[in-house]
This record gives sequence, C-alpha cells and structure tokens, in this order.
Amino acid sequence: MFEEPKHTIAIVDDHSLFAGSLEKLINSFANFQVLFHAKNGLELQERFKRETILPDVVLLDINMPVMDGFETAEWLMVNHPKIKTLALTMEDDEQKILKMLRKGAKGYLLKDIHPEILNHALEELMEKGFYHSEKVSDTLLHSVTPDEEMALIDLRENELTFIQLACSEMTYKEIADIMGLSPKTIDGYRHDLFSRLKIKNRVGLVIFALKKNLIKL
Amino acid sequence: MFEEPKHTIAIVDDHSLFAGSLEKLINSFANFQVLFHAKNGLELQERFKRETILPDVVLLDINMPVMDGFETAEWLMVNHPKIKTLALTMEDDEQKILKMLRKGAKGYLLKDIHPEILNHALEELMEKGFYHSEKVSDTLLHSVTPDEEMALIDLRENELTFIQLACSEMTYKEIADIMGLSPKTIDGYRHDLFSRLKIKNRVGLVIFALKKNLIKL
DNA sequence: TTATAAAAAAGGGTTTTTCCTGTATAACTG
DNA sequence: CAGTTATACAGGAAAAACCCTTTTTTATAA
Repeated sequence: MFEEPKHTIAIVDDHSLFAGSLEKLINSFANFQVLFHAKNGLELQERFKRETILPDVVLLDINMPVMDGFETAEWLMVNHPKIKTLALTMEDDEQKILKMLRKGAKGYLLKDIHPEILNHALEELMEKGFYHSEKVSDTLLHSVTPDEEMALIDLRENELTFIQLACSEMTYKEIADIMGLSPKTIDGYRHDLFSRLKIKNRVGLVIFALKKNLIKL
Repeated sequence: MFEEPKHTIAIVDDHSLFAGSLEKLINSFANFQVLFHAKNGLELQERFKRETILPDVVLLDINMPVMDGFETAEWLMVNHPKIKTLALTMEDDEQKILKMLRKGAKGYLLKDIHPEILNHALEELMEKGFYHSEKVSDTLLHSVTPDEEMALIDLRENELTFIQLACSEMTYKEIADIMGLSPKTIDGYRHDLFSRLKIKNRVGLVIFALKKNLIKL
C-alpha cells in the first residue's frame, strides 16, 4: 500500500501541558506529525533559522509572553507565505479573530477542541487552504454583512485600554491619570471613537465593548 | 514493599482535550489516579449519586456550560465537605479566585500548568489540606474585604423601566419624555438608585443591570 | 376627614461630559 | 526636501450629568 508522507506541523504555544498533549494527539492522526514545538514567536524564528526542514502548518497561540500570535502570524506571512497558520486560542474575542485573520492566519480554532475537530481542521487546511470553525464563520458573516462597519474597526492598543477603563466608573480625568496622558488626549480618544463607532455616549461604549467581548462582566 | 493506595481524583472540565491529557498526566503521578471525569457540575452530581466510591479530590473548572464551578464548589462544600476542591481555570481574575475560595475551594491553579506544579499542588492539598499558588497568595493578601454579593434590591416598576431606558444611549431628558415624567423626577430616580446601588455613574448602572439580568445585550 | 408616607416635581448648584476648532511634533512618503 | 499623516494636547463653551434640599401632589389608612 502506498504511504503518503505526513504533513509536518510546528506548535507555538506557551502552555506546556496543553501543547504537550496536543503534540501527542496530532501524532496520532493519520496524515500529520509534529515537527517541533516552540514556546513563542521568537523561539519559532530561531528554529526556522536552524532547521532545514520547515513545517507545512504552524499552530499558533495568540497569547504568548515574548512574541505574540499577531506578530508571529505577520512574520510568517511575510517570510514564509507558503506555510499555513492556524490560530489557536482560548478567547473567542471577535476583534482578535478578525485581527488574526488579517495578519495572515488561514484558520482559527478555539482551544476547547475535540480531537476529531482538530483533525478535520488540519485536513481542510491542507485540502482547501483554509479552515474556519462555526464560531468563526459566524464572526466573518457578521463582519461582512453590514451589521454596520462595526466589526471592521480595528483598535490600537491605547484605544483598547481606554475603552476598557471607560467601562468602569472612572471619570475621564482618572483614566487620563492612569494612562499617563493628558485629559485632552483622552477626550480626543473619546471623541474619535464615538464617531467611528457611531455611538452617542459612554453607555454606547460599554455596550460596544460587551458585544465585542472587549470586556468581561 | 508496601504500596500506599492512590488518592482518587475526579475531573470536572468541559474541555475534552485538556481534561483528557490531564487525566493521563495525573495517572502518571505516584500517589494519584483519576476516578472519573465529568463535563460539568450536573454530570458530577449524577455520578456522585450512582457511584459508591467517591473521589478525594475534585479538579474543578470554573467555566462550564451547565453548572459552573462556583455552583459546583458550593454544592460540594455543603454535601461533601470532606472532598477537597481544587479550582482550575484559565482566568487569573482576582474576583473569581476569591469567589471560588469563598465557595469552598481548597486551592486554585491556573490551567497553564507544568506537570510538576500540578503534582506538587495535589501533594500539598492532601498533606496540608490546601494549596495556593503564588498568584493566589498575592490575591489573598490584597483582598482586605471580599465584597459581599450585591444585596437583593427590590425595584419598583418605574425604577426598572428607568434603568432599562438608562442602559440605552438616551439622555435623561429623553427618558423623562418617554416615561411621561418630569426630568426632575427622573433625576430623583437616578440619584436614589445611585445611592441605593452604591454606584457612581451611568456606567455603573449598566453593569448592575447586566449582572442582574435586567437587560439583555 | 385628617394624618402621613411615598412619589413627583422643582430649584439651584457643581462637575463631568461632550463637541468644536486649532496647534505642535514626530514619523512616513514621494 | 515639502507634503501628508498620525498622535498628543489646548481653550472654550454648551449640554448633560450629578448632587442636595425643599415643596407639592397623591394615595391610603386610621
């Protein structure tokens, strides 16, 4: 019987227990095997320099200490466009999913995963070149269908911080103090976001943040 | 050589991949073995009814669909006080850790775990009766008074309507119009509720309403 | 009917939010 | 280099939110 060579996979994940078991799981699949395992994006880059054989797929966690999933995905897209990146994360934050896809990820999976789903995702990824779970499909639908341009808005780090703080009972002055910026700058953030998000006041901001999972209750 | 009986453990965790590998890991420990595995608190209860042998330890995830970690910990504390509960979760949310400990958990571990740490935690748990990771110890120190559950507040029909409208982007003037009341009356509602609910502004009101399910997103 | 308690309204004040228009500066671009 | 863009920041002013106290209305029960 003809034996097709297995697709190789690199895991980039800081969670040692999870990544360890993930490796075993993947190696049990018929068509896939783990090539190596890196703790963060930087380690991945180093491995790429040393290794002669590169993986077909990179399983990429978003939350990593040194070089996070976004940076790593971007780096992979620029430097190794043929390698398929499958984002893997706890969070079902719509913003993050979209951002990850824009950074070049070919698919997105929540870590709360069943073995069969992972296998299916990998198969799809190799066959069709992309994979999206149901949850992600929903997200994409919501962003494409004009549920207003709300979904397409990308927030800078400062803006995200501002929103999260504005969802507390702090005054803008207090927020400015915490963020080490002038109250006038904060007011600029506020005004800018209000018009971009088409909201009228701080209540609107809280509702936006909740709908987009930018804050937890 | 004398062989000491292993301590038994039940895992309550919705994440099948994680829980599965956790089980294997625990079974590899010298003094511990997994007795069974439940997907949520309800399933745990059912198992407890059926089984004659109960576990020494319950590894309890906070985030579960049907009966979450808090409820389950509380139920265990009331019905099986001898069983030690070790909370296990992604989130390092201070409030949740404290809440979990108040619900009777004997220890708290972040899921991002190393095998040795888990083993150590379990050993400590059996020996000393409790285990706290560094992070949790910090949290405990910082918490002077764990804020009590929001007191049960009874709202009149008008107040409820006001709150619901105030959770939109309307101004108080507009709310007054809709409710057919003077803006000054509405201001009275606002002021009264702010002091009763111990909140500082409208953001606080939205958060209260969401926590109490007075509004949906 | 009258006492009284609660709800509604108002008066009058301070603070915060919101909305403009505009400047300074560094970073990027052709 | 000049021109564009992005970010931080300012002043001023109107609107809304917030706070405290007092008065009127309304309901209702002794």
